Amino acid sequence: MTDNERQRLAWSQLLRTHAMALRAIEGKLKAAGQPPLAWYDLLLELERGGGEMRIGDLAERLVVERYNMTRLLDRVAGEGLVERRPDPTDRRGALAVITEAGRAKRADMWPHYRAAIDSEFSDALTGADAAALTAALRKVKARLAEG
Amino acid sequence: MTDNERQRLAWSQLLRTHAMALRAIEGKLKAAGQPPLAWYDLLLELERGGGEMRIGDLAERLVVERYNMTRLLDRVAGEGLVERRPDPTDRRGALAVITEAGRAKRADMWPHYRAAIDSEFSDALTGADAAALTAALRKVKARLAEG
DNA sequence: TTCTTATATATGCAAATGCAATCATAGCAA
DNA sequence: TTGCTATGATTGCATTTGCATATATAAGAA
Repeated sequence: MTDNERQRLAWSQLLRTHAMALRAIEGKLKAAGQPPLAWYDLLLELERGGGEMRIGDLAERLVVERYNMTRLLDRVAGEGLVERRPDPTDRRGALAVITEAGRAKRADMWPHYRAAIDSEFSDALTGADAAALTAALRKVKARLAEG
Repeated sequence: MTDNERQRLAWSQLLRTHAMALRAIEGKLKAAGQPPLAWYDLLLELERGGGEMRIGDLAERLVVERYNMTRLLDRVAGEGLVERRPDPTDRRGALAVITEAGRAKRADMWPHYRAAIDSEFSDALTGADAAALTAALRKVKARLAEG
């Protein structure tokens, strides 16, 4: 097999494995009565960003289109988990701010999400596998981020 | 870092890298006036399956929900790239059959898709990276396929 | 300042997806 | 055979996403 073939095979595996794992994990979250993955990612990113972040920055971090981030925030704010606040440094902008309820919700979700990741994904891999996976994916991500 | 942390980090990288790469590659296909990736995958899978395949089998292979495969086939058949045929061995079932136009379309798409994969994904990886990626993803897929 | 262009967010409408049926046929047990 | 349950495919309806545009503000040029 040539390197080109190896690389394209990796891409194909990435597509399929992503789809299968996501289906399994979202399914477990839903079965446990939890919100979708995107909500967790959003809340976690906000916590990591000190509780608030600009909408466009959030979208970029989470690799979601801006207009979809607008609407994801609409939904999550509808449950009181985040609030919008005008950005004092740029009147065009808006900050998404996590609420106390949002922090609590993320904490609630974590055990379910962790269990799902572990059983559907982590348990299939050794630590070395995981490290190799991360290293390779980082290279791709780095290239795409410049691109 | 513990193994658990390594594994969860790999999951997180998988999610983000998948989203970025898919966005870039779909964008290039669209810019080249080509249909979405899902059409390519569908046509390729049909060619590999000898030109025809049961709808449910196709859905399973491509990791798409059945009802979404029904509708993907509606769209692709609307362009004359596949046809539906009753399954002679099971009157509930239907076969998706690739047409000559479908084979031609897949061949047309390939150079664009290949260029996109190569520049957005493959070029970031050595052959060894790609092999390691594939090996790790296969393990995950194998677990998900039983589970 | 005024004009032009760029950026940040939001929105109307179309297309795609998810969910919960529905319909037809298979397969198997009584 | 009849009846019951399972399977394959589809469809109506709600939700989500993508695309094109709109609105407000910023930033820089004339």
